[in-house]
Amino acid sequence: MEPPITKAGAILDSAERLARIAGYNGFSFRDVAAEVGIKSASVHYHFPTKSDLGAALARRYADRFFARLGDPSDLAHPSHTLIERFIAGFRDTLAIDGQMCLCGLFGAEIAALPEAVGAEVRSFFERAIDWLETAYGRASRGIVGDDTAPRDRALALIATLEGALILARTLQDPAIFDRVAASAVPGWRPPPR
Amino acid sequence: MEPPITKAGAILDSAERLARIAGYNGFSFRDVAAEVGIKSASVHYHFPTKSDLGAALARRYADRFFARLGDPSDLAHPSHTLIERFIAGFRDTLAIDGQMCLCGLFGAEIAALPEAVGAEVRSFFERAIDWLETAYGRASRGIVGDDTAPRDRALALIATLEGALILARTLQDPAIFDRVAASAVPGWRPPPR
DNA sequence: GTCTATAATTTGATAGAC
DNA sequence: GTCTATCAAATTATAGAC
Repeated sequence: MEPPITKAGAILDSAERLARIAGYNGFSFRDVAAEVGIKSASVHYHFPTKSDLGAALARRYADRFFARLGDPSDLAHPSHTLIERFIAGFRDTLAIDGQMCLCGLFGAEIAALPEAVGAEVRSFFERAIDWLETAYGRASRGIVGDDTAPRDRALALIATLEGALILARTLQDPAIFDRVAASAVPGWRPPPR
Repeated sequence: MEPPITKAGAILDSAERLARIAGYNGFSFRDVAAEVGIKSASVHYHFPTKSDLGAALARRYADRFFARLGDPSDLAHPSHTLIERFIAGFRDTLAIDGQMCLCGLFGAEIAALPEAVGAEVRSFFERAIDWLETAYGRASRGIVGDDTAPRDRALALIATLEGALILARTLQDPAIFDRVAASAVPGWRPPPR
């Protein structure tokens, strides 16, 4: 992660790291302030309420996630690499950040989130479904005999990858993510290096 | 859910319901006490610390889950029904309780849990993997061409079902669970009624 | 077993000086 | 923008009466 340019960016970086460990109710303005090196009152200046901060967290997380993925309609991306790009998005969460997907965690606690935060989390998953649906539409060389609709395949892959993060972290073995992904997507192999 | 017989049981019922909404950091002794109709000090009598309560919660959840599933080696269970029994275990969590899997949610926050709680959550997933591995070993009529190891198939199905709960709840559509399950397990159909 | 009372800390949030 | 100061409420937990 590049060093933050703005103070708001630094706050979001810190809050995201903490939220991805302990969830929405597991981090505080004081935790974030201490990490950033300011006081909690100053955090409130940038994000008036915790709901504001939580929503900004989820929105930025989603924007960054899909910016890295790129446009699935873009012909510059060979269609056969689209699915592995998507998987890599989740895999990096574990391999690089060593953390849970923010929206996966927030999604698990969705019923306890302020409405504004929940809306952003929902938006993340809707965008993910649309992205994958488009990707499956292009890479339409499905396995022979698999007549599952692209949208259902999208739902299933997203569910599997979120669950794979939970499993790999709980059992403290990142390789579990790769084994799950390989088992869910025939032909997929973990990237080298 | 049958009405609790003991006070400790009533406490666990209430705490489980709350924890499955908001996670480990999202419920308090006072919340639980208020639901049960006692004072928070009385909850401490039954469960001295929150870590004790959390661990008891996860352990009871796991015991109940696997008691309902039964022994996958038991020949009384036709092998072709084992996988759908397992799926039903997760599906009921949504269809009956309308809630997240307790250990799925706790697993997502694993790095923030007291060690004693994390150990119980880990145990839940290890038991789930063993159960499914045994089931896949018996129902060895895998799809032609699928040479995935039973243990990896187990990991993948558990991940998919946990993720399906997150997706279905976040997008507020229980049918999503069924579509994911059907897409992950060819031939599976949601139970009638 | 449950209560009252309370301790010690943390929480989200605000007022107002600089 | 950040600070000090502060608030009201909530948190986990304990002591001790009943």
